[in-house]
Amino acid sequence: MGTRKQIVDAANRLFYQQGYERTSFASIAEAVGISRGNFYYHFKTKDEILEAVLQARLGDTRAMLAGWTEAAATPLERVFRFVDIVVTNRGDIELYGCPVGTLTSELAKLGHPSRAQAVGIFGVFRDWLGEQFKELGHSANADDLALQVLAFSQGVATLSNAFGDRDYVERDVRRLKTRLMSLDT
Amino acid sequence: MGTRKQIVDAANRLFYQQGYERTSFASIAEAVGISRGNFYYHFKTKDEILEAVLQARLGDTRAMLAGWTEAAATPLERVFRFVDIVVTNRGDIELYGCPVGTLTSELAKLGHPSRAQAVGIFGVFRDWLGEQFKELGHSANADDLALQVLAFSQGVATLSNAFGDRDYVERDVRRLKTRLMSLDT
DNA sequence: GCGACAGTAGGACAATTGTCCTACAATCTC
DNA sequence: GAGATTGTAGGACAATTGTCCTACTGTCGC
Repeated sequence: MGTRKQIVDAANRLFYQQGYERTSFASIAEAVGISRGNFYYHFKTKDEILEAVLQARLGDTRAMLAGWTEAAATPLERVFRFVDIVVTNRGDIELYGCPVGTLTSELAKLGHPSRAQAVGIFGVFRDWLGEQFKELGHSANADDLALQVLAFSQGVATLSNAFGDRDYVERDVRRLKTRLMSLDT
Repeated sequence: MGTRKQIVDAANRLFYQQGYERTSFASIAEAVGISRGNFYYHFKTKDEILEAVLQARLGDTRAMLAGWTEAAATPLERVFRFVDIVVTNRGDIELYGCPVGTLTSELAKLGHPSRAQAVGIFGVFRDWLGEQFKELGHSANADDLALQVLAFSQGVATLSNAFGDRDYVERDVRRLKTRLMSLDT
């Protein structure tokens, strides 16, 4: 595997687990197993790595959603896949929170120029969810419903990270699904 | 005002606006207008400041909730006060997110020993909300309802920070209030 | 074989980090 | 007023930060 991709992958993981500010050039280089000097050959600044990571995440997100669009037959099932993230990834979420939400708020605090790109990942989810609700026949408030589902997953992820209460998470997921099913009539 | 309190206040604000990791001794000292050396007289380590800040936040939170308990006549009104936070503090939330949620997740990523104390602030809100739902006659699922309301505010705060969409925030607040009112019958 | 070039290693660089020490100023006690 | 205590200033300290440079190794086309 190309060194550049290895760097992006390691940075992606470390940014998620430790935060952007905390993660240093040295720790990324160590994780990949290359020298700090070589690092500079691939990325001039830390911001450049962040941009590459955000680009990768954007691509991964799009690919994941495209996969769901294909794999799940109905729009409701697709939304359910999204809602289930907090259960599927509960292990990581309990430890590090939601990758999108935590990075977005960290970049907001840092006043980082790439903040908009991080918000863009939220935007991809938002648009995709909106599409599903449109297909469900809720064109008028599709975006509003998308935001509600997005907010749900962010709220549950934050509490999951804080309390680690798996019963609550599953309870709330089931509750939202029930609400969404009553929408599909 | 005592220097120590000034330090805690400045650190509290800076931890919120810039994050814990980003905020340095130097920037706190500069904000207060004292020398870095004097700083050491009041707090030996950065962790000590964090602990003092968390203690202060815990006290502030308890005082605020006690005030609401007195000021608002019904438990439903009290819960509404909480829900309204995302509207009342929208300016700060759009810029820096929720003070509790963002600090908790940052400390989680850092693996910081004070993480539990930060989660404790969430716990104070959780318990207080649970009390209100008990008074509302929902003893059986009071804590579950408390978690739902907590998750709501975290979700809306995260999206408010990401998108800055005030219409959505107000819409969702009104929506939750309607749901809560139907609970009070 | 040779020159060009992508990739890597190691380390220099100034700046900043958290931590800690010593010396001075102010205030209080007796 | 003398002495002790509390508070403050300024700077030293090693470690780490992001950034950048130079020298070496391998591989390629010719």
